[in-house]
Amino acid sequence: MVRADAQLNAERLRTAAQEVFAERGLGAPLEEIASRAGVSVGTLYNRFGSREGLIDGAMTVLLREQVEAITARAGACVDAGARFASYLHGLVEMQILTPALAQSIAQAPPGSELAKECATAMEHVAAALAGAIDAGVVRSDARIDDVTALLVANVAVISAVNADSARRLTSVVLAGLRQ
Amino acid sequence: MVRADAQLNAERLRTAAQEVFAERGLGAPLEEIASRAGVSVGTLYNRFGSREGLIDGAMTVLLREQVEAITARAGACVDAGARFASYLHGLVEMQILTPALAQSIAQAPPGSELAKECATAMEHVAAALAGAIDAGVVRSDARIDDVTALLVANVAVISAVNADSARRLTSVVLAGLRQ
DNA sequence: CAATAACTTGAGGCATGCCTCAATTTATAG
DNA sequence: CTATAAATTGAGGCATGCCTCAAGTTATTG
Repeated sequence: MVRADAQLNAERLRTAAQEVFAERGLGAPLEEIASRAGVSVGTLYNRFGSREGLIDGAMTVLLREQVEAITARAGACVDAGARFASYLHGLVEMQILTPALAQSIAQAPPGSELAKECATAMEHVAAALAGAIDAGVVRSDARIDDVTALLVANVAVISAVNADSARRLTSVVLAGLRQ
Repeated sequence: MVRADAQLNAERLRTAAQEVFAERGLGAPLEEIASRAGVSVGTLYNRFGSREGLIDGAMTVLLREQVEAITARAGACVDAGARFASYLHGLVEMQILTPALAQSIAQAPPGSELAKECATAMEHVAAALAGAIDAGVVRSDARIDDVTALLVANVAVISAVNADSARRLTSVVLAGLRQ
């Protein structure tokens, strides 16, 4: 059985991890996360097993929330081209808002919860892309991998240049994908 | 005065650094670089002062060579649009061929030799971009920063996805920049 | 209110890698 | 050939951070 206090600690650790990873990157000392959660390192390891496990546990929830919002906004677009554009812009804004999430996605180990959640999200985007191609507003040779590449690219641009450059890059890519 | 053997050691260290950084990334243990150069860590520090200094010393030469070749090829293009395109494609291929160089550029500290060399190279590219805009084959609101963003982006795409994705991204961006 | 399974704790062992500096060696000029 | 300035050496001190586990604490169930 799982004790109630253990679950509470896990929750606190997830929250602390989101904060600390945002402030100091995914390599932040786990001691800091533990202490911010009001708990010892030992407990962190008891709950999540490893840094990888903690990243997975903390980021998957975050991703799900963000993707729901993005999907809702995109779904409101009637036009297929606008829907695809809405996805791209929504995803960049998510990356800008939560760079640690973006980074953890870019290096999510295959098979992790995060990778699965990500794959699910990309299915929606792929559908929007297919719709845009059918509507004739996007080049027929565009692939979902191009979107993946853009997202990976943005992670670097946001951290090494700035948010606006990532927005610009996204717009340019979108222009390049239109036919 | 500077002793001849010291210069030789510096040269050997530069070469070893290029190899090891290529194989194991810019964070590779300096002990390995020293031993591959047939020298002790102490000597490495005597010659380059720090990891930063070594990266700067080893990569600046490499960059200069590559950029010369790229510039020569681009200069052979008569058409302004083709010249700009040639620069972009040439730079991506350089990034693919020497990812460690690409990465060191992306994180070159301001004021370093590498940053200066890089700025010089970007002047050529900026001129090509201006030419392409004048010729009316590239959007007039395109900026040299867009190229910088693309190069930073490619570093991530090459290491986290693959070389072909970076090539595709570059082509898409080029299409997006054309008007 | 036991009895016990679940959980927490944090000091400490381990690994990695940076960088230094006193002792030693070597190139070079005169 | 000698004097000496220039270089090299590498063991070792330092810092960081991971992860473990034996001892102690606490929730839960009957």
